[in-house]
Amino acid sequence: MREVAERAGVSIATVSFVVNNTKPVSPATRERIEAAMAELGFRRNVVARALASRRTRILAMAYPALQHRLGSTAMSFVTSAASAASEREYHLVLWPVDNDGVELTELIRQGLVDGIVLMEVLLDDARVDALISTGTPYAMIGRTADPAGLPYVDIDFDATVDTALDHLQSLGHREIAFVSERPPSEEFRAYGAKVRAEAAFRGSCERRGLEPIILECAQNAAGGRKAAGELLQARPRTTAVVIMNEHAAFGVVSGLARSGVRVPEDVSLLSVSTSSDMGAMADPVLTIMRSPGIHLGRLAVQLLLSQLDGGEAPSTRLLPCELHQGESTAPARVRG
Amino acid sequence: MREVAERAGVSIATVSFVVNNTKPVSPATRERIEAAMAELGFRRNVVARALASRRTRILAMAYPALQHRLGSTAMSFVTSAASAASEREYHLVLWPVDNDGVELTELIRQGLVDGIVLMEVLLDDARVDALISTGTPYAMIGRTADPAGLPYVDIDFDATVDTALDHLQSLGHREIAFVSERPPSEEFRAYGAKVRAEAAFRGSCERRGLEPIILECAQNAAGGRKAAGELLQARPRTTAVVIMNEHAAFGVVSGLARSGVRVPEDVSLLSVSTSSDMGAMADPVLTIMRSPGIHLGRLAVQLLLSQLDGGEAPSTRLLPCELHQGESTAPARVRG
DNA sequence: CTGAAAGCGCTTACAG
DNA sequence: CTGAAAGCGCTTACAG
Repeated sequence: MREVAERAGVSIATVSFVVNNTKPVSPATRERIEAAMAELGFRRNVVARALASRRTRILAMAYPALQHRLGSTAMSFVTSAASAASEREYHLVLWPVDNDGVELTELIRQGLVDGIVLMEVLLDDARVDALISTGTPYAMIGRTADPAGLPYVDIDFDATVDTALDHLQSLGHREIAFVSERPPSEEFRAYGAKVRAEAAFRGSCERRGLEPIILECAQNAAGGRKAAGELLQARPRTTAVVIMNEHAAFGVVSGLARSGVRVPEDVSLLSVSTSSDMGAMADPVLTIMRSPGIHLGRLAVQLLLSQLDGGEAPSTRLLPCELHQGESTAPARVRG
Repeated sequence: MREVAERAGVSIATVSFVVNNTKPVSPATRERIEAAMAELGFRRNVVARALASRRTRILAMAYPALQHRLGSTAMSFVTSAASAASEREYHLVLWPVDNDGVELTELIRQGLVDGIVLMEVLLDDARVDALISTGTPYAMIGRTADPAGLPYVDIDFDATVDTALDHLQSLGHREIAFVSERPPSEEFRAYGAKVRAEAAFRGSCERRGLEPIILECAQNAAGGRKAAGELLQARPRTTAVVIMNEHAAFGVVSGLARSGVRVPEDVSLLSVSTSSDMGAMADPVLTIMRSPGIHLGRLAVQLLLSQLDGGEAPSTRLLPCELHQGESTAPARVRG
């Protein structure tokens, strides 16, 4: 920057003004400075800028990588958040942290990031406490038990489950099961998405006069197979399954097949909060409700930056998953 | 840090020495300083340290997110690299960059990162040129056409393919096909992993007196289904398939099934360079050769840090995938 | 073993 | 519209 200033015959302050566009500079001076920058191939050192301005323009997306697998569905949150950040001249990096808030506190106090986007929020989340007590700007994707007043965006599970049941009921299904994730550890029992989706399913069934049944299974094909077996045992008349456990969905299909139950001829399967990519991997291609990750990642960054730079906070907080018809749902058939 | 120094009655220089353990400090002084740090909850500001030391201790893992999907297999490189970095007190962040080297050059010149780990290397890769011409420390996972003298680690495709063919031949298979990825765009035709794996297959077949056939398909289930159809058309006597295209593997199974060909009874399927997670999603569970991502991520970071901090460079550069028997390979059966 | 001081490359009141 | 100067919070020769 000093070199640029010398070459353009101005002070480094003036160079800084044009680089950041922070103060009016006469067109002539600006032109000389820009020419000098181009000739020298100048890039401002972001570390020095960060120290002087006390802003690093780095946002961390805190992801509990050890506890959650980062599949294509989760990645859509990350990539959309990253591109939203980049439009506002921020960097967004994916930062693996533990759930207990210790690593997150470390990260914050190092002064490397200006704000945090939090994923996979628990109903009672130590990381949120850490964020609040340190006064760190943040935005959640997901929410705690009582998120009133907190900055969050999330999937609208009530609307999502309602749409799912509308779809299945319109196909004539009345015996509908819900399969969710078995928490990998005890603390995950209070994983917000799971709890809210199950509650939404119970509520929606009640309003419709349906008898809800909810199963849990591990997040892999073996879990899905096992769940399929349990379901046929517990509710042999089931004609449709809503599953919010994308890694187990394949297993449900093959588990049913092993008992001679075909999808969708005998049982319809609707995979909720997932991606088209995941749905397309299965055979039959799954009917899915696509996670609004692309939008929520962006909204979360907007929400965070509204605190950092004072823009306006987005008014939308909740977004439903969207139905995409595949081959795994079909009209109900009366079964023995 | 000034506060800590005051409280301990020393200069900030001395505090710095104990924080970084860079110079001998008397036990008594050290104790006072550590006490003061604990009381004040001191964390050194990494931005200031970076500016003063001209080292940010941040490593970027450059990933062409737009061109490659970041599945669980690729994530194993990232997480192992991140933990290796963390052991040496570096941060590793995942940085999406284009293949053309422009974004990477930008990133480098901002001075935010000390070094780069490059993934998904092309045979002729503009990013490598950018790295070399700017003198940036880096390590490749994968390699260019002529990587002699360049810092890389990679999968040993020759050994991997040989093991795959050993496995299948020992089961009596002699008509073996190879399915690889169809490049999403023209520039990816020269994607190193694909080219090397195909060449290894051809070479190994030749040495064994087998007639190689190689198909390409898109990286999804539909692609796999299509490839299965094409294969049955082109080589109906095929009894085994080696596939290096994990997202299409499910599709091959179901594509074969649609033509009445069962896996593994009629055709064996071996999915190469993938993860157990992916293999377990299929039914039957796939026999796989597991990507050595966990080791290569770590080796890449060691290789990079040997340039940065002068440790010793790892001598291992190439690692094969490891065979894990699943349910998708079985003895060959003579077919019509 | 410890300290005073320069300096990392910028930003930002403040003055003009 | 432009500049001189302080300062961001550390590290690191250098001197003692």
